[in-house]
Amino acid sequence: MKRLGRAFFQRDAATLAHDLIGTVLVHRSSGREYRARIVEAEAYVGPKDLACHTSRGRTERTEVMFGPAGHAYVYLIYGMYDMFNIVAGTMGSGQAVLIRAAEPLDGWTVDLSGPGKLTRAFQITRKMNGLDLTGERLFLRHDPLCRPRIRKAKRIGVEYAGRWKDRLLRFYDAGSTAVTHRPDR
DNA sequence: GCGTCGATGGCA
DNA sequence: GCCATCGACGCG
Repeated sequence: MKRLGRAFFQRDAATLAHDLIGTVLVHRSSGREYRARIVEAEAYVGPKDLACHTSRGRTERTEVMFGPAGHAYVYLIYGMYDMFNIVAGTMGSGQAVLIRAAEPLDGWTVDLSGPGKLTRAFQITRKMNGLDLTGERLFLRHDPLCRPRIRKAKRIGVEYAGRWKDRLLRFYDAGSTAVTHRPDR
């Protein structure tokens, strides 16, 4: 399986979020390889998007979001959960994709149904903020055999974002039971 | 099977 | 004071 390279990430966040569904996230840690298929992701499309952290300007926290695509943006929420994002778009555009849910592979039995659960199981923490995802530690692979049935929905937990709260910027695989807050069913 | 609520800390 | 969350609890 081929790795996702820089060019894959250098596209607008909505396109990237869509195309990340069905790809495989890989974490190499202490000689082992932990893998899971991404089934849900949200796009945060830049400073104009009131749900996007970069809409409050360039700060120490959001600095990596304004940097090159394909790097990790990891931040703490509610004092206890790390959120894993992938920086998208062109340099300085301030976009990212939040990885919300995945299905474990290789008989790895964990619950990855939610952004906080996913980072906990993958041991993704703020220490990895800014990490290059085209490197050797944490990266993604194409799976040409995977044909997800991709649907769109509203993003979760962004009720404060004015007219941006209802935008269909969440993408998920309709065939997965790991997807959170499903609007259908 | 619901809805409600507390934990817990960084950020603006 | 809020927050891109989760899990425990109380219902009946």
